[in-house]
Amino acid sequence: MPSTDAPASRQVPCERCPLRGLSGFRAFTPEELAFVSRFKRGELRVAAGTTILSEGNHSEHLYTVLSGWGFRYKMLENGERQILNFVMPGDLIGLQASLDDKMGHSVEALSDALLCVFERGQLFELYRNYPGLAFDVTWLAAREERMLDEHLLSIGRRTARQRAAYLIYFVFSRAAVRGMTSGRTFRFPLTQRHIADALGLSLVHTNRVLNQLVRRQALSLTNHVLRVNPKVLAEEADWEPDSDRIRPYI
Amino acid sequence: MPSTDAPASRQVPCERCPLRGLSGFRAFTPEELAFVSRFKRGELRVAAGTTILSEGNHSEHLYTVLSGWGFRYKMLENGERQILNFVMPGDLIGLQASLDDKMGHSVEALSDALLCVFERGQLFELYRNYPGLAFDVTWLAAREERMLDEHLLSIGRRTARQRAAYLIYFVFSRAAVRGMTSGRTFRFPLTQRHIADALGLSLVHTNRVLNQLVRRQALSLTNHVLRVNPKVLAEEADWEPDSDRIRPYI
DNA sequence: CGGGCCCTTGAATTCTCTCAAACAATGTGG
DNA sequence: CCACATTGTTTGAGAGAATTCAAGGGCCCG
Repeated sequence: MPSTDAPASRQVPCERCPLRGLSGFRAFTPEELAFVSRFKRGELRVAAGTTILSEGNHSEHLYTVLSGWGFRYKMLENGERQILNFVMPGDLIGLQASLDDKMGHSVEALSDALLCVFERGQLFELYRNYPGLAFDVTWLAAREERMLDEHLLSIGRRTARQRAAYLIYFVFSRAAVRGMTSGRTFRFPLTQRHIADALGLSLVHTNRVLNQLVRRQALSLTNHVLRVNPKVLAEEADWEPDSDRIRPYI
Repeated sequence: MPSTDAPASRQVPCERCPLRGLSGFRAFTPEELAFVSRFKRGELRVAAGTTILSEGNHSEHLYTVLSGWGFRYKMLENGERQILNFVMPGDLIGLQASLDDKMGHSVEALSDALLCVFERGQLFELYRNYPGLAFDVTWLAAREERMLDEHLLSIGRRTARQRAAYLIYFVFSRAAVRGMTSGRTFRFPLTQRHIADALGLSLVHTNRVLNQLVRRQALSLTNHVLRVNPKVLAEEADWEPDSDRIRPYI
């Protein structure tokens, strides 16, 4: 089903990577840049809705998201879906399949997206010769873990309204770091179905709770444009984003 | 509050590490063993209930659990606690504080435990000189992520009874790999409060749901000795443990 | 124009929580 | 060794939260 073996053309040289220059992202040393450039096998352009990786499958590739949104998810036998996290530019996906051999989750593109393609087999070379980059890969994994911890706390112990406020604020904060926001506004590609599946709530209840937040002026959402009120969201959610520090990517 | 700076005595040489020889754990090469041996700064013995690491704090150390149980958790302002995962022998804790600088969660000992102490500062040396071990650290981080994904699916989309069945079976499976079980029986140090906090349920409801599972012959629990019925648990939970493959540790 | 997807609202039901109380097991100091 | 405090488990009853079922409306696209 995933068309992950589509022709991987090479258009964006690493030197002109759209992620470079984002203020929150760390710069490579020239040697690292050269290696990553060699490590990169090409690009993969996927349309919204494409399954990029599927649970249970093996994958020869790992990817860094250059642009666009996606989400990681798992499903129950009965078809219930849980969205584990959203995937945004700079995120590395498919690492699990490279270390172990099976994906434990699936990844679907939420918008059209551009991925940087790497090969599983080369990962060890990265570890052997570029300890700084290896460290970065671990850093990325640890950061994903941190986000999951946060989500677990949210789903396990926050009320429905708090969860919704947290999620919106969380996503907004991540978008802001990536320069995807303008002021308190940004293009928000999720449907309420996605939000419900990320919050572990039903679609109906998600809708009600979201509207409560609108009524409380925490946010507004029209035509997939989201406007947030950080102060109110922080209050509703009992959560503050990480004071953002510089971060690596591969 | 944590007495993490207690005298770190050195009693168990890595050559006789209690984790070596566990069938699920990979063997070191002689060079790796020598390095890890040097990397190890000592041991820390903590009593049940000790806070080993606290959220928001910085830690100079990371630890591998040699024996005993613990749990990672986060709390809300109002005191609600969410247990993120249980920590068992072979697990590495404190990596977050070594990569970033603040712990995003706390870790508490659930039983008396013995920890192997490493120093944050040496981690980069490990990455520089022992790519195989660096790979292992990443593997451990990715495996934690995999477990969290599983928990998230559980809390978000399973019913209370399913969640409880999943958790019990999950913990049992992990114990089994570590040789802590005998047949379908093992010493189970959690109270229902811990289970409730891991499931995101109230204590009262956790009790009821657990008793439903007892009535359905999925498990029995007396005097902290748990007996499981894997078939029934798997059915109740809609979950099977990973077919366990060989795993690394540091 | 019709079909499909998304959002919204109402009503009834089910699940889970809180409050309250009692009992069991364990440990401590007198 | 007993009295008492503490911690953990169990059960009932009522309240509250979230779900399911149902239906209508808006919007986009073929």
